[in-house]
Amino acid sequence: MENVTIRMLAERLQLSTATISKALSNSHEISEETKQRVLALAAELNYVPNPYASSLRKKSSHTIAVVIPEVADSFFAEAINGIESVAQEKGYHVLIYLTHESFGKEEAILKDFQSGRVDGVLISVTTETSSKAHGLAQLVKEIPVVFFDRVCEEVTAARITTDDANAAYNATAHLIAGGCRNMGLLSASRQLSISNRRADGFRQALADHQLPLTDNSILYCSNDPAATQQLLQTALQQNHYDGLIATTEKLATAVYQACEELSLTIPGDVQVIGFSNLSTARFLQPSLTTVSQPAFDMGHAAATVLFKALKSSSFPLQEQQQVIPSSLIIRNSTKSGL
Amino acid sequence: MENVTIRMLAERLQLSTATISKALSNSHEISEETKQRVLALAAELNYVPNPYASSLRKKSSHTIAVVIPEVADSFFAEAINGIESVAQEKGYHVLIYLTHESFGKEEAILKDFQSGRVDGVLISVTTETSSKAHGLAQLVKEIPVVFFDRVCEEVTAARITTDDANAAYNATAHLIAGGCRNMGLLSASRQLSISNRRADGFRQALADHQLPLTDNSILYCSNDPAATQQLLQTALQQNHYDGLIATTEKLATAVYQACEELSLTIPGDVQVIGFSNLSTARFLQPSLTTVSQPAFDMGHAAATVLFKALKSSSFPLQEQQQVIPSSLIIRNSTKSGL
DNA sequence: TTTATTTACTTAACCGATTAAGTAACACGG
DNA sequence: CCGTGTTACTTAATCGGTTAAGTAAATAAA
Repeated sequence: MENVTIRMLAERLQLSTATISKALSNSHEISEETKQRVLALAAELNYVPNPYASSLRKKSSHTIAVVIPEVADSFFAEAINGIESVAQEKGYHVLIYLTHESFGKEEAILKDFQSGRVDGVLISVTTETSSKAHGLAQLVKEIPVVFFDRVCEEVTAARITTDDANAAYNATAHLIAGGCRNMGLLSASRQLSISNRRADGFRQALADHQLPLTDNSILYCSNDPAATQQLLQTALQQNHYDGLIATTEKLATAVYQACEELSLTIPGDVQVIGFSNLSTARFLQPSLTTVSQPAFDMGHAAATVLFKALKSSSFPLQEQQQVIPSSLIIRNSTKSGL
Repeated sequence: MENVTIRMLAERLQLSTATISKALSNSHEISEETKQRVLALAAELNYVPNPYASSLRKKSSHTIAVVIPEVADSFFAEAINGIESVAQEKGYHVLIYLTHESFGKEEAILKDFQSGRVDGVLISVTTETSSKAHGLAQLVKEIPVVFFDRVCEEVTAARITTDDANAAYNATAHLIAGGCRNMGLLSASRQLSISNRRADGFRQALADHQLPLTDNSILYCSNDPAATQQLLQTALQQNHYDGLIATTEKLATAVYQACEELSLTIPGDVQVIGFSNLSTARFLQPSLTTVSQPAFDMGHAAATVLFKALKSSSFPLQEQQQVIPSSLIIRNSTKSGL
């Protein structure tokens, strides 16, 4: 059975392809009766329009791209959920690309978007993405782009973020209230804006409480789990931290593992706070105090803003800057101030 | 700046579009010198071919679809990871669709694929998908389809699964060895093949150990977390299970929650095994004994098989039936047989 | 009654790349 | 010197919708 095309419908009904096309798009130029006949035959033959023919002509694909570092992270998984919910509602298709934190891959992916493959892009940049992000800067000029969570500060574009500095400040203050005096912040990147904002909040909290910032206060971890584990264990042994803030989900579990290996108790020896959306955080041993980011909402908001721009080209997309607050959920990996 | 097309390259070089096209695809019909000139200009003007023009003409999109119930589940997240790794290597694009366990949504999504939007489909069906899956049966006749994990048994197609019956049997046997005599299996669906296979393994293990199968042995949970929680708590109070097997990740955490609410200790009052790929399983309170599925490998295998079919139409895709074993990882939510 | 307008179509160009078929120029074997 | 190949292109059709422009007939306005 051949694929059913608009031409086949036209021949069967003795009409032109133009009439069929217009009937299917419910054009006012077509009589009600003809529309019914077209619709009936289309249903009967199970006609499904070829999206590529349409995209080619209309220069719009009804497709968006989501570019993220990884998917096996509850933040990104939930964000995709939020994005997809909006896309499905609007009848858009979602292409997904994983960069695995590689700037090179990210650039290659973005370059492809210059082809018109997608109408818009939602992106959370890699830990390696920096000011030399030429592909990004270029892309933003060509199609609507929305950054979510991990933005590239050098590029002017819509941004959906959370209050990273604040969240880190509050987390740090909570540790201090719980008695910590020698804290470490585990960071995933020196370049990433959210990492830097979180570090800012951390530093500010230390300063506000007259605590010193040392070379050991901020630990930059790599994307390699084994190396990170090594780094963590060494650092824990040398510096005797009494509190740690893990700024990514993977780092949070890495801390649990390191403490287990070194037989350090949480929160007895080290108090721990993780930036994480793990639904299992409350069931961890001990239950993990988290900075919980509004992942679904951020994805939803990012997609919503993007679709506004796709609908109306006059929508001032680049000015959209939403900050959705994170919340500190206190559990048993930290001591409440007494 | 306009989009650069093949025609623009042709005009600048005083060649026909055909020559450009062939030069770019490294055709033997084109002289080495011309190829170099074309490539150089293409690079200079940052030419990126329009994928839709190409797809329309070639009737292939270099795009595959992944249809799954949800993404915020470590099994599916890891499976996507496996799929994407293969797709990226092959230069394919990945469209993602979430069904949220709705059969209606699934059918609508699959119908769209009749348009030629994608060259192949990787799917894990919903808990509602049953024998009346007409869209699926239809689709399999038209384009390459690979089921992974959740297959539709009524439809003949390639399948990448894990040894569900075996895994459930072993899990059950482990509980029995740990002293359980009144076990419950939490199932996500009456129709889903993997659920039924797991139930089969559970029943077989009971039979082999002369333990009775009652109406309470298998609990069918819905997709609604609140309802599931209610069901679980009621069942736990009424039936005094000494062992539970949660056949999905969400159900595993639901059990932890229910036990917490009812002040039941794990594994003292109830021993628990979860089908899950949670990286945090080992850090849960208590650490969770899991049936760990090879999620990444299954995704990788499914994509690999699909691409073989896409490369060679003579590849006997429908005969591909891989079973990748799951493993039982024993932790502290169960008692080792003593 | 004549002109203007509306209705319901059709014709044909178009989106941008691919490819079957055609051609001119040149080489080569007999 | 002729026929056959080979090389390196070009021409034009094609994929399947979309849409600007055109048209014939019916209806309304003048």
